[in-house]
Amino acid sequence: MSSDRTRSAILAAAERLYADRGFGDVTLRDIVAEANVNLAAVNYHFGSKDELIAELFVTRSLATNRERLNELKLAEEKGGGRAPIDAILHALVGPTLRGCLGPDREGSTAARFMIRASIESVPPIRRIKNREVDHLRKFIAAMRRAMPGRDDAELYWGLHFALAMSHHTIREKERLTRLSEGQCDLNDVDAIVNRVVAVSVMALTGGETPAKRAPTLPVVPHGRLTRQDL
Amino acid sequence: MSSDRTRSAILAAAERLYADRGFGDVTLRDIVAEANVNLAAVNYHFGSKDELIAELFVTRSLATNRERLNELKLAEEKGGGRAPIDAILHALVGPTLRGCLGPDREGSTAARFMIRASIESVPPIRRIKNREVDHLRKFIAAMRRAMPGRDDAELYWGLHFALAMSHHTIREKERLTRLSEGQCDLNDVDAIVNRVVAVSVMALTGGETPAKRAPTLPVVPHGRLTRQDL
DNA sequence: TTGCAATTCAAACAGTTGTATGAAACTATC
DNA sequence: GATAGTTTCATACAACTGTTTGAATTGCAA
Repeated sequence: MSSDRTRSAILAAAERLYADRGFGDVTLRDIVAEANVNLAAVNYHFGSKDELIAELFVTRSLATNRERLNELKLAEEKGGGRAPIDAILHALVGPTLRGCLGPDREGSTAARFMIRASIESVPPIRRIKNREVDHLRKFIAAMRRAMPGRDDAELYWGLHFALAMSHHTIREKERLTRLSEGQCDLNDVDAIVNRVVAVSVMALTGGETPAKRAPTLPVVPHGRLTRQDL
Repeated sequence: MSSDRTRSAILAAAERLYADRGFGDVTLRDIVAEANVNLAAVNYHFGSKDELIAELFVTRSLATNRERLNELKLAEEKGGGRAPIDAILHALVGPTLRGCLGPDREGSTAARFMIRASIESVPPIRRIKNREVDHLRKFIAAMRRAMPGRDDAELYWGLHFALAMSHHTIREKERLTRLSEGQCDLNDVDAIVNRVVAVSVMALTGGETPAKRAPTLPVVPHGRLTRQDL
């Protein structure tokens, strides 16, 4: 039972190192040194390096997805089962952007880790991302309710572009800052979320006006994963 | 002088293998086996594995950038030094999308390689991508001419979103196909280009109407690089 | 042909990696 | 306090990596 100390020490150290130096540069020996733990502990507790990375990523992904669905549910309840399109998109891109952007705060290690996971795509993470389809379908369903007339393909493109803008902003935030010489404020997360939502809504409607929103959820520490495949 | 045979055999084999199996899975031994060449030849001709990857990527990037600037120049000449915003964005995203999407054709190895480079970000490629800023500034300048009143930050965001949509479409084309169950046609490249341009223009103007276009340039084989740093 | 440089080759090097092993140290239960 | 199960530990393993070496071969000019 005291093994949880070792387990979480490994998880924390691994997340910190991966966040700072990327997956390619960090070895198991780096991790166990940072965690003050024996080398064999990783394989004992996680089975393999890839499973460790997967667990790290699944935990954070689950948290984001939970946030998303929560925000979506709230919006649908407020609209009597039918959320407006901008609220749906807000629920989709808000949690990710809020999680990965913004000034350093408590959960910044998790945030930086997720940015890494987005930039350096490694096999175990790619495998998990491929299972995200079911999750996204829930948003397509909500969008279908919000825009009953629309062709399904249009909805898919709209969701795709919304994710494109939010992920690309996360991936390339340094480059955009440098390119714009600081004129694009990457710290005002709410403004970015609204901007992405606004453009996505335009992509879906062909040109109208959006609205605003902005809740938050606490950062989740790493617990033990049981039967959660994302 | 006959060494060019070895050199280009290595380049071709490496591009093919990287395109098919990704950077993480392909070793120098795989490459020289595929190229029917001695192991030491890679270091002899390129210096190191990273320099080989860099040369591969620089060649393809240069081709794309040339296409982009060419299309931009054409559009500006046609408009008497001032190209319309949709033509500028078309010149920006068209070559990349055309190069990486669409049905298999002659240059599909190069295309698949560039998709890999976009998905699996490795150090030598990342280093080169960071130098792309100067190239993009030329498009910002053109956009400034096309929309004199606009705030600079708005132009940067518009360009950023245009790249976001085109790159994300390339990166996630399989996922979008699967998510939409084939309802999003990823083979009609021109339609995709127009769609990305249209949304980008809306992002920049706040909602209006775009236009159409669609030239093409030949695929460039791998020659010897001299003083081209992208 | 001779001489010289460029290229190819087989072999080995040096380092790192994730993983496995088996003994030791712990912990909790009876 | 003996026992059984879990966890830790030092160490070794085996495989693979990119790179280097120095000798052989080739191509070309004089």
